[in-house]
Amino acid sequence: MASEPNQPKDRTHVFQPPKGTRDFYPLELARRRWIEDKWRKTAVRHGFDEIDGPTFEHLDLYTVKSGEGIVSELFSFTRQGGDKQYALRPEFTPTLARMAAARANSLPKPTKWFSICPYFRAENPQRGRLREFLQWNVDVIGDDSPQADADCIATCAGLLESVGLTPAQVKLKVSSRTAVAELIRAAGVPQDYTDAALVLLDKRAKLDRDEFCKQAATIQLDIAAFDRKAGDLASVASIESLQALIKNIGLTDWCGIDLSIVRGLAYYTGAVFEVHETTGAERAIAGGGRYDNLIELFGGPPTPAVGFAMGDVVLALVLQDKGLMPKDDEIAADLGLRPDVFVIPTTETEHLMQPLVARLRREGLHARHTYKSTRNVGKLLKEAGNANARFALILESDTVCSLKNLDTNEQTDSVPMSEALERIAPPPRPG
RNA sequence: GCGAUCGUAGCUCAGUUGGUUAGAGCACCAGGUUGUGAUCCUGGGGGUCGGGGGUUCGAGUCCCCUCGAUCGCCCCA
Repeated sequence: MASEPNQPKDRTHVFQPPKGTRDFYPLELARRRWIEDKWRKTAVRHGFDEIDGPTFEHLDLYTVKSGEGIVSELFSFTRQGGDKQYALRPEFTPTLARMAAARANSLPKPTKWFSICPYFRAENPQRGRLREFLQWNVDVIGDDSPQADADCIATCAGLLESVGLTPAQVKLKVSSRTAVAELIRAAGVPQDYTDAALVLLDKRAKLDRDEFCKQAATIQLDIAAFDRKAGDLASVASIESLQALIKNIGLTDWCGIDLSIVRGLAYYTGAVFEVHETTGAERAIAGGGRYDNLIELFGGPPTPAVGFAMGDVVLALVLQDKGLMPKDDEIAADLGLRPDVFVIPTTETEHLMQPLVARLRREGLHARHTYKSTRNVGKLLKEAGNANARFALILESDTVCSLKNLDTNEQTDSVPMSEALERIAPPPRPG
């Protein structure tokens, strides 16, 4: 198709990344990989298998659950000349429910799945919210026991611990929709208004007192009675069993019962939880709960399920707030990206550099060399240090070199090449 | 979708009531010091001043529009 050459080009639009998206240069990508690595290892350690699905789905998949109103929050599109409507996925749960429904008869019980993938939402970016972001989804399918709830909670807490957070810094607030619904009924709300009451309670912290009371009155919610009951947790049966489970798996430091957590979404049916920074400085780090009706809604047999999601944006902000994001060279070491050896030639041996590097790489070492023209050893050692290499190999002849351990400053002068290679290998295998 | 603040080199920023060829530090590249990560010295490459339009003899600077960022509202799977 011919382009229009004469129109003024909106070059800003073309050459800047789209609103709410990120470019990942090597350092940024390393930090992202570090988070993904923590997510993946934590999930695997807790017995979950990794899955993924399409990055875009039929638009209907999202409107079935959330209604047409969701469309304005989606990036949706049709093919040129086609009429099927698609949308970039804004969340994983519909895909998960679809996948689980498709194989419902052959899946083991419970089925424990996790995923790490990008999501897209057409919202205005602000702190902790972008239009493209990563999310870690962890779900237990086909198990309606509180044990499955606890499995999710333990995995979530395990992640918090593995990135260096402490119970003083973050809190995993556990609640139960069924318990809160009981309290709502006990506080005078008619059955028909239960959902409205849950929505109102979800907004409670954001509303001022008068406005909240006013709205509570319209659904006959007796706030004083509700708070009195909520204060007496032991009276609520489903809370009691949750508390027992948390204690049983040793997570009392991390978790607390907090009945103000009800989650905004209508599809949660039982336990719900959120992770918050204790100072309240950032938005929720993670959230989830039990959704026993959803898989049936997507064409599967009635199947209980529970899960949660954690996004990369807020997690990274919290880690930065707390000074817990490791230094870039520590991340590189963690991910196994450190060069094993950096080869430094002299004027006499520069023709030997390329063959040696090729040989080192054939032997499985991560080998780098200088591209500079200077043969000043001091400058090249600095370059080796900047590359974060474990060893610098100063090439003296085709059979002799000096090997300097860049971490300890120990140097072996003029040793046979074979001895140097033995000292370099084997590379450490990270975690 | 709405509002506020902001946008000059890769990064942090300076740039006078509008006035010559837009600067500094760090980073990067190269050279110097007899081959050991420092410090230092010298030189260099880098900028459509986010983009477009307007006012003016003259715009990084003033005006309008637009794109983006940050923070908030709505929403938050």
